[in-house]
Amino acid sequence: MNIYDIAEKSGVSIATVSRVLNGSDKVSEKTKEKVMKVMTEEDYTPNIFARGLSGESTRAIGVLVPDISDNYMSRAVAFIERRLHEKDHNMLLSCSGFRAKEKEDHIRMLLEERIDAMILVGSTYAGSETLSHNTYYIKKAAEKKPLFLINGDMDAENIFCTFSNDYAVSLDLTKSLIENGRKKILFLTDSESYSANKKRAGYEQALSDAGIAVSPSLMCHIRNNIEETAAYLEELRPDFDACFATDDAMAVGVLKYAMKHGIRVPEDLSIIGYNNSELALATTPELTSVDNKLEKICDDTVIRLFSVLSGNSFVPRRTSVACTVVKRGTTNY
Amino acid sequence: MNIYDIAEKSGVSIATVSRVLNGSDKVSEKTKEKVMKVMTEEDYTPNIFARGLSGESTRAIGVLVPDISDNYMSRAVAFIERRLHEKDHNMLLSCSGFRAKEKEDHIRMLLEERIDAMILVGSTYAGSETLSHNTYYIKKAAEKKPLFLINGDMDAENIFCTFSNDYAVSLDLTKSLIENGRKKILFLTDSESYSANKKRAGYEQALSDAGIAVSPSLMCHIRNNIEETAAYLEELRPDFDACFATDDAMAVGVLKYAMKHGIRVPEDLSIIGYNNSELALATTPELTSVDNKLEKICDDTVIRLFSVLSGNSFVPRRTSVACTVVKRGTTNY
DNA sequence: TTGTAGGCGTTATCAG
DNA sequence: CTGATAACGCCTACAA
Repeated sequence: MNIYDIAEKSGVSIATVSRVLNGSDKVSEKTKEKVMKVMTEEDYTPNIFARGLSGESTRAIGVLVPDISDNYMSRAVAFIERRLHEKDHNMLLSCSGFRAKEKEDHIRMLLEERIDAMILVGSTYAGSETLSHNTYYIKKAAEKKPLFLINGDMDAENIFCTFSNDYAVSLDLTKSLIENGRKKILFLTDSESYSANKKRAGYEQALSDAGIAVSPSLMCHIRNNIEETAAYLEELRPDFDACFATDDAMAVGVLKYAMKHGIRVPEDLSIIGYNNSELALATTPELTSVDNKLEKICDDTVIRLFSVLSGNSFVPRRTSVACTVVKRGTTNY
Repeated sequence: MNIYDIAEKSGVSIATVSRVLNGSDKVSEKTKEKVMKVMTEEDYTPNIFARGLSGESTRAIGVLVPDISDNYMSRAVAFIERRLHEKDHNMLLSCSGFRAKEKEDHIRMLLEERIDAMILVGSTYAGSETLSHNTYYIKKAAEKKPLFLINGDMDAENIFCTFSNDYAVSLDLTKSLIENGRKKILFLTDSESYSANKKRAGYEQALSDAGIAVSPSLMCHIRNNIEETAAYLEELRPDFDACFATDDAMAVGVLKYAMKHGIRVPEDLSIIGYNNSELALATTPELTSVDNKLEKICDDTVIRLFSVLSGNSFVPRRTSVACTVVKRGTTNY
């Protein structure tokens, strides 16, 4: 069932059918009705490939995520999908994992699909300024289609970034812990990404501002996993009175370790997580966690995306969104 | 940059370029090399629309999910995406929500994209035998493309289903609770879906097998949310000694309620969740939960999908996968 | 207001 | 092994 069939059955030409299809106002009401009726009867849907071949827009946006089963990523994708669907766009989703080679591979595959633009979710794609060879392929991709980074920051043509102010909030909350009398603050992170680095910088700055030495033994790089974190502490047995984790699962691991050893939370140990996920509400006491305003970041990104696609050349390339700390039972400052 | 440009720069015809592109073996090694070199130099990627227009396959699979931010769904999508990518296929992801009209709308949009097949994740799409008008649009869609239901069951042409044996495992675990001396078993569910109904049926059967009356006041329909569940119990104050929840978040809500009121778990209250999500490991004690073998279900689905696409007409339409109970700290049977 | 015809970039089918 | 050419289904000047 194609445009020719519809044209024949309606007794008009394909041009007229095409006009009806695209809501042209240069069709008489009567003809339009007639054609629409046939289209409905025949359950006709235009061929997207033929359309894409002649027209420009594909009405599809590529979205790349390292791991969609991660709570943070899947929430981001949910927000993005909702906005795209509102604008009648489809989403091509790809999951790249965290390895550079795979990431590059997935980006290439997505670009082959002739998407209108691409959204990269997660700071793993941002690289860092010191490792520019890791971001070369991102800049290369941006030559073909506009790129939108969620929680990443790169200064390059055709790359648009939205990120949360992880540095400021990390600085603040570490300061609060210190003012609360905490001196041995464990810092747990699961990556070396752009946002992890900002969080670490805030943590270190707060310590040095307070004249506390930054102890390497209190800065751990582990996987963001409840059980692994608990097991890690079990082996390390660190001497600490507070913990700042860059993701909630690690913070929950710390809490479980504390409960097992009868360490009182928050009296003897303060714990702060990040991302304000459902995990933060699952524990008793509930977890204090940083809300990084994911929904706002995603909304902003999609708004700017359509702004760019509609030809606006004055779209800001970098936007920062303010995080907040949601205080719950694992802190008492 | 199109196939003509590449042909010209390589000094061959477009037919030859196309052959190289599609790995035909009827091209001399020398020609192939020459063409490949030009393609690399020019960073050429074939136009997917032109390809879709002439050829048959679109190399894209539509995946529909009610809510990608749900842990169960996002894990399913992660498993599916991995397998699809292995086979060099793309994934069009759409999130429909739970309302019939929206579901129908999203299915139509996906089909317009000329996908090769469609995967529907979650029993919300399965309807039930008694509400066949709710599944009419699904059967309609199956006339256009093969449909694959994950955790759904419908007997119709071109619809392939994979589901877990929720009835059997629910029957078993309720039986175990009864044998453990539990008599007032609270049943919590968040939907009227096909799989929820199977779970309820298993629960009721176990009770009646043991000569225990099924009490309507112990069967609650609430949202799958930690806080709402806890608040609900706070108001209801049910008299119960065990709980079987059809999703982990509700079970966690019950656990929090118990801890707040000093009810000992598992001594005075057994709790069993469903889906074996990360939440089950976040609590202390950890949650006993049903592992519904999601990865296996997804793998099976994708395998059968490619089998159908490759023209195999002897693909079984219905497959069942066995669940297991992962015993942890909230039960002691 | 409507119709005709050419083009979009592939793949596939024939001839050579 | 390689090349010419006809689909594929739609959009859009340009004509009528």
